Amino acid sequence: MAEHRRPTSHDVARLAGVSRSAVSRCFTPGASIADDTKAKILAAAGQLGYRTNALARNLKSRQSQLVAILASRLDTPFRARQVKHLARALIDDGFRPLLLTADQPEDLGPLLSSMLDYNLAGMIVTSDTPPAAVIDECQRLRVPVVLINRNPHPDGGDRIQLDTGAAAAIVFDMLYAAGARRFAVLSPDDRTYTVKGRVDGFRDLAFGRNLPCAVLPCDGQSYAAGRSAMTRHAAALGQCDGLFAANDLLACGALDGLRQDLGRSVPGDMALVGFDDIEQAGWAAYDLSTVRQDARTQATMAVELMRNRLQNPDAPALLKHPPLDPVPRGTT
Amino acid sequence: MAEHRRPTSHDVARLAGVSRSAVSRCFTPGASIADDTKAKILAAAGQLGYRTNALARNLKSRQSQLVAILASRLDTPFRARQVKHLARALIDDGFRPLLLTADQPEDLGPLLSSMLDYNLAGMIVTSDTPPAAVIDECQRLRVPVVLINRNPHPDGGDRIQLDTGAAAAIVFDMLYAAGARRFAVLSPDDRTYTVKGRVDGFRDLAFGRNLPCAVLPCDGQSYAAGRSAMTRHAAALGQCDGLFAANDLLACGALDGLRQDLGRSVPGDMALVGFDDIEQAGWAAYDLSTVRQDARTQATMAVELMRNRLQNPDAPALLKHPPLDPVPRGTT
DNA sequence: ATGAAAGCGCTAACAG
DNA sequence: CTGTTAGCGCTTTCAT
Repeated sequence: MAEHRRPTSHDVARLAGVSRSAVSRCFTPGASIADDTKAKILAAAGQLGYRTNALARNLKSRQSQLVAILASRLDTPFRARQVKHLARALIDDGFRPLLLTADQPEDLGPLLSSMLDYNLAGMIVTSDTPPAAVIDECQRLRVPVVLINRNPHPDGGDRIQLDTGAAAAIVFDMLYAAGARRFAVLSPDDRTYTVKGRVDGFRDLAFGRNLPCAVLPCDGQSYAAGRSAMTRHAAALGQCDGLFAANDLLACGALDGLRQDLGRSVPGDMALVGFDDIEQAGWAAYDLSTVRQDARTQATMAVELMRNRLQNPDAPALLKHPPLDPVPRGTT
Repeated sequence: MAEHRRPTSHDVARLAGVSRSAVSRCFTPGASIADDTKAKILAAAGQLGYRTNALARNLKSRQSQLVAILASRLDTPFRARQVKHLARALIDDGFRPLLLTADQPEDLGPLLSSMLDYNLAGMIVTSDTPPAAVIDECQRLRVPVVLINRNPHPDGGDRIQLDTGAAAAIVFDMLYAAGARRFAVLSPDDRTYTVKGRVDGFRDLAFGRNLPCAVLPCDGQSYAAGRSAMTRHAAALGQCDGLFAANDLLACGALDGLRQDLGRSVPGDMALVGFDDIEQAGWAAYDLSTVRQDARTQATMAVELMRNRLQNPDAPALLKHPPLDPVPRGTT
């Protein structure tokens, strides 16, 4: 009863009266094996509770099905959604997602580099700060890397990235359609690649039409940052009738700041648009107009890029844009 | 230049002029090796870009550092926080978290069971529906399983679980202190173990004091469920002055339903307490009184239990309660 | 279709 | 302290 040792292919082979190779073939999808041998083996395996040992198998094939997901700020709604879809897409495609969360960049280097010991099949990065050195090392070891909404890396690497120009245009149109003509945009100091892209794109669009646009710095991309920025920039905001917050967390903060701290009415005094379409944007207390990033499509694309790269390591790096959809709600 | 093959300990050994065992020892923490040999090896390894192959290493030691985190509804704020802390605690303790998200139980069985092929060091379950069969299999393979806020499993298995009695008491006290005497509690139909515990505990506390407590069913544990339940139970709610929502998502929904759909004032007409202390509970539009589950301590405890079990597989199953803290805000 | 043999890259006795 | 030896559990030619 106390059967601690896991049964091996050897045990199964003996019980089924075949060779270990036969057992191996039985569990290898395309291998040629007679139906009744297979049945016999399966029976024996079932009886023993045999499971192939992925470690041993991977050792031979020099590659695991392990894919690292590198994500910071996992407790943030949009990031959580991204990771959820990424994990699912990977699993559906036969991979096994390893989760690396890293909020301080310095934790990351050694960790990630120790991950590489697992012969990763790939790595997907949604972190704010992908440490360049690690990505280099992945490239060197020919581990496919897919960057989601991150700076391009010198050595290439496939990327999924929202079209910042299109994003800015959608936001601008929503605000303009709501009647706004004097704009402001909340610009986090830790601007990640696409945040910067849409903030700058938005400002340029306004300037292009000779419309004023104040760029309001705020510290970080959190709810608290959005809220406190409202008080800090109260004067500037007094001149505006259309505000773009670089993401929904900031937007929710801004909305509360505007309404509760500044006593302004939204959308009465000022229209507001966020970005990402996190769940809370749809909650009645916010009912925030925003732009939806489709995390699911994003994830599917990322896995697809990774798989392609795995098959064709030397293909040129690809850049794909997932779809973006305006979600007009009560703040415009 | 085109050095595709990863260098092996053999390569390093040759370059450094030592044996493969020496190389192995060099990368094994407690092994005895001369300082200058070690230096030589490290130099050679650095030059070649050598990394130990975890797969091979684990094959020998019959165990990986891989720990599966089984989580459903990852895009839910509290779950995301749990997973974040779990991942971090595991990594800090030298493990590698594999993320299995499963929203439909049926996906899960085969997946998890294929995970076992990786010789998991352990498994941590926060899913709503831990499939019993898989847990059984883990037990059989002597893979430590830690259940977080889940039903006890017949075969044992260590558990981290909030003290539902204490939880109910904290909530009851908050509501009672706010002057409430006629209670209601929102009871999701998919009641998970601890949700059921606190809902029932709360009701019993009220009954124990001969105070009325209406148990209001709602479908699920989401914001939408909380909100729609308010309209549906408007009549019953008219009689109440204290509502307990089994979690913050429900509570936020209830708050919006109460204020915006029913036109009731909170806390004026009725006090409200949620559970978990998700980030949104602190947002100005909600400012929700709640009870904090400390995800970080929870995670630390889980990893600790797992590690103990690993060292001592036959110790009796443990049950630990993480701390709980009332967070009084604007709804009481 | 099947079995024998030869490793994948590493570690762990065991001598020296 | 170091090298030799013997595997971990599996897959994969190569004959048969």
